[in-house]
Amino acid sequence: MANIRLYNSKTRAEEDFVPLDPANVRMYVCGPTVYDRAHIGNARPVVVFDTLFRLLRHVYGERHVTYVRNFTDVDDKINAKASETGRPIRDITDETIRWYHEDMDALGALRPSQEPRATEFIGAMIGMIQGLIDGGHAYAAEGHVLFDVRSYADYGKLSGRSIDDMIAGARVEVAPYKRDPMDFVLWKPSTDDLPGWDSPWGRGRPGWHIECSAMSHELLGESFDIHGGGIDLQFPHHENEIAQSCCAHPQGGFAKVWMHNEMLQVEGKKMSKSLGNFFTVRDLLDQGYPGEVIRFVYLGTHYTKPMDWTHDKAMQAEATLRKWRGLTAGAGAGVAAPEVVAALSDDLNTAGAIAELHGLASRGDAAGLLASAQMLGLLLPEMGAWAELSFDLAPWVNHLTCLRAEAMESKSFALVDAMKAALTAAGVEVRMSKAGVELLPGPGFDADKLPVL
RNA sequence: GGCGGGUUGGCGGAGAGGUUACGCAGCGGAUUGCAAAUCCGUGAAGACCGGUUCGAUUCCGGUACCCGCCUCCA
Repeated sequence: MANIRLYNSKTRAEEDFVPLDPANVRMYVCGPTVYDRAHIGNARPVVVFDTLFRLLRHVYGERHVTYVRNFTDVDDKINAKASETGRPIRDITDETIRWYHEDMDALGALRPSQEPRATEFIGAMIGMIQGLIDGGHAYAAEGHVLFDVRSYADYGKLSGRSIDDMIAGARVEVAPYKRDPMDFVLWKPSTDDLPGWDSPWGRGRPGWHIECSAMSHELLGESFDIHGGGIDLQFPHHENEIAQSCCAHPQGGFAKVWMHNEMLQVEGKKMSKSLGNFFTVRDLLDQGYPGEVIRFVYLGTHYTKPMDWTHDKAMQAEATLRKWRGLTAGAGAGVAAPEVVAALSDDLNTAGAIAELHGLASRGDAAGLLASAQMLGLLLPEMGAWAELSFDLAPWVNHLTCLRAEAMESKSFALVDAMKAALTAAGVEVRMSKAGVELLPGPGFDADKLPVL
């Protein structure tokens, strides 16, 4: 069995991955707040942890891995959108979830084993909050329930900060009902126009962090193997999750390994609406970047490093995938190459794994390449439509073949060269050899620009 | 102010204390009517200053610069 090593943010060290139960490896990843299309930064953890999911399934067996990723469908951004548009909240969240599935499917991400919605676990959250109050870790005040950070000695351990340092940074909301400025909301009151649920503290709604603690507990238990998400969630979200879960279930270990992916940039700059470089996954798909190409670009950078999305990378990725698809066409998937599994097992070294794929390709091992690439979620049959020969170029092949035969006789190649130039201008790759003429639609293929015969 | 990350050849991007990363681009050759594709070959690196070591791009310390988080955020 491959020895998987993972960098654990909690211990700040790379560790051998030893599952609590090899028959049921459990992973929880923080999912999206469903109020709008996922942007390309949102997609990075999806691809990263999908790749880990695939590796775990490969190593422990498909039926022995449970992957939970939540939908946050109660949130003030959703409420804001509902009041702006006048649409019911459930319409907005259902539609956004549908979009999310479409977009992430396009990136070749497997659906997690379970995708709980926060609103389906309100009861579990209320129970957990009550338990925290009973245990002396939380208190009710003015319709709110707050977590008492001073009651948890290890608060700040994950993100490497002390409560006092954070207060010195002083950008926390100082509310009169808080015992400590760092105390965070577990439950907050709802006015009549906002979604709310009855609770011991009145009608209200949960704070942001409690849902992940409650849902991971319900679905994975009080101890599980891996918890993932973006590095920006490390504080405060994950810190707060740990505090809640460990105080509510002190006998459990909560998540053993914490994994955080770094952020994404666009053409060297932080993605932001004001810079005009803000893209949703749907934007890129609509611009013609195939999902498989996007995925390949993502996998080219190790997940712990900032990743830069550039058009140039996408072009290279497309060329490579086109080449590999050609190489593996008609081949049956063999066995995933051990070097590829080893690279992935080394803290998910996807860039190293891709280098190994290049090696398999250059050795002409189509079966190994196909199986190995598929372990990375690449070269899957359902993702290959973009690379299919979607247009029948046979008439142009015949025409060019004839022109060429005549030119060989007359030694005058002007017509052949003109035809070739016209085809190239339409994005067709022209290959002529002794064996004959071959025409392949290239990256910029445009059937409308084909020369008229 | 606090915490964390980064700096590798023209570009992207990995591993390893000493031996070729890899891809793209470049260059030379084979091939081609010319090209393309393909194949063969090839040059090119480790921000800066110290330290440890027989030997460091790889370990340690410092400097500079860049970035992220500390507020909703993947």
